[in-house]
Amino acid sequence: MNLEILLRSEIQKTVAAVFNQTVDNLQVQPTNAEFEGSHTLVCFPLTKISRKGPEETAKLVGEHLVQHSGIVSKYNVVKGFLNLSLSDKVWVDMLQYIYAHPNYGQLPANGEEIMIEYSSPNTNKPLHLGHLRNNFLGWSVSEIYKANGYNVHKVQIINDRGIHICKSMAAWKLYGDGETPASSGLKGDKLVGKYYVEFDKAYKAQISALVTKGSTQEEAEKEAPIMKLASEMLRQWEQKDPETLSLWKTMNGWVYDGFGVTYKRMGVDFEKLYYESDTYLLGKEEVLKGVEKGIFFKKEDGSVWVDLTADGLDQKVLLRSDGTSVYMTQDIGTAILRFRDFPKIVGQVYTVGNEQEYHFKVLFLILNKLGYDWAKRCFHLSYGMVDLPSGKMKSREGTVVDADDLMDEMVEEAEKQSRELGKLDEMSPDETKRLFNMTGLGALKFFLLKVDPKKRMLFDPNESIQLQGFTGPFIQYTHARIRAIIRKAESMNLNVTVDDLRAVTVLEPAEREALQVLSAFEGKVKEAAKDYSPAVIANYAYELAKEYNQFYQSIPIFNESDPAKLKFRIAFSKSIADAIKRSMGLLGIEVPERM
RNA sequence: GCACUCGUAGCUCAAUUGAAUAGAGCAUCUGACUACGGAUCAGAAGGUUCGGGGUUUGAAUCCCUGCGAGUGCACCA
Repeated sequence: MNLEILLRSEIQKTVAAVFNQTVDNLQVQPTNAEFEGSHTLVCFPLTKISRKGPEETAKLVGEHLVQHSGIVSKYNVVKGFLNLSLSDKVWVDMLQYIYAHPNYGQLPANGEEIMIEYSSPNTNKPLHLGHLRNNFLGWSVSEIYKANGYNVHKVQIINDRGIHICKSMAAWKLYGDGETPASSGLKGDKLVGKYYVEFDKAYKAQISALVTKGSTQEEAEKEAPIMKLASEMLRQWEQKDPETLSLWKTMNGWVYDGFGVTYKRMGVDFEKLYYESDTYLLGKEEVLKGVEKGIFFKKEDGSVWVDLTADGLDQKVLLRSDGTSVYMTQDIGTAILRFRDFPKIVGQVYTVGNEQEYHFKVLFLILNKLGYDWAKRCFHLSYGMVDLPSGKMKSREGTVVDADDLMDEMVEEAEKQSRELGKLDEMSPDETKRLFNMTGLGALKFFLLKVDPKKRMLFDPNESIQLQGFTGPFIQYTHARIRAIIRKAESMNLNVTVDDLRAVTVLEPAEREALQVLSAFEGKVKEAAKDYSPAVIANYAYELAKEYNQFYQSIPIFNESDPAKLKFRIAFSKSIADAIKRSMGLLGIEVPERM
């Protein structure tokens, strides 16, 4: 049940009846607070077919709607804007429907499948703040698509191949002294990351030593022994040298274990993992086929290129002169493999930072040239960098904020705040621990998701955890308060059935307003999917919480003497709590019963 | 240098994709607790939407231009 769709169809009928013409694009929007009504039809575009002034046009439509639609009770016209009030019966029906469907906001299955890739980190460094935005975004967009009725496949590509992992391996071999996660007590990804840093330190030291001995900078970069070792290991890896492969497997295994712990904490998961070491060969095959078909071309040195100058881009290398593959080659292979594995998917979403926009533009063009028509349905969900208040965070400059550390800090801060306010008396230690995790992570997720993904953003940890304002904890708190009210109603044996709601015929303005917000959920779920933007949902969850607070302040629920109205308000409270819970769920945020 | 993205209140973000007087939160100021969770609510103040042109009934939004910030332009991933 969707009020807007219902209203649109009524307006469509009216326009057809009054002006003898049909219009596809009706502009229906929420009415501004200063005017009476809930929905507004913008009538300027209609003047073309009505051949009358905007006000006259609006008046004709409004009058006809009140007379014939059965759902519009009143209208007023301001300039070209037709403000419509729906009858209270419509709102009561709406609440009945929502109250009967605790899963309100979930659209019926549409039989379509979609694949969403996210996370996809390098295996040589631990996860950082940027990965948090990526993971929360990808996971949330997946949930939003599920809510739209899609069957969603969550995947990631693991960058397990290449010189970067060999650097960690080389450093570990030289200085590791057999250290393992078990022996050091370090998380696997942290341990491997440590040796990646070790490599860099040793490499730089060796370069400057060679330079003081008289080498040029360039020579030194090539001749540094540790770099030679890493390159040698890469060669051995490609030749499937057993010892190198075994070390590679071991160290990658450590990283995966470490990442696994972090993913679990973040609350994200994957249906299937793709590994570059498995897909780059397929990519290579496809590129060679493309050469035969004349889609790509070979230079004299043997390297393979694609010419995109006709598309306004430049030429791009696909295979090196020694025949080995590059990043693009692997991504071609991965994309094709995924459509083979999941032939029914209607498209693929890549959650990757905006610094790779050019790469994906090229990738989709190439796939298109290779004749894959699904290339049109691949989408790069591009997101901006996350800055911190204390200067900017850039992974290349080493001032990264570690994901595990940040999550720890958020939970600690949540605990500190909660204890200061001291309402935890009745909770067991287990419950409080769960609560702190909920609010700490909720604060983090909400703050990272409330901003339009495309935009670069500033993460303020202190602001994010506040219980006031546009934050996760504020919404969680509001939910807990509503649940307290419902518990009280239950203790008074006030159980409300759907039929009880029919008894109410006249609503308070505050109730109408709040029902209007509540009824917008389905529309928001659709909008969020269309824009690939959890921010739409975050804004909506906040709106629900705020609306309830206002309602609560203006209408004391238990002071009501009319039992029908009392029941109505309790049902309404419960429906709002459910909607908050569900919308926050789409962001991967749990809401507590009490806090 | 070329390409792409962005620039909105002191700060962090919105604006249903071209509509009404550009909205929220934080911070600041003023009010409301004998109550069901006041961790709330009501109100005030805060804007030349970076500058300048243009398109039209109408522009933060579209086009041109200047300034500022960021990112990308490897036989790296």
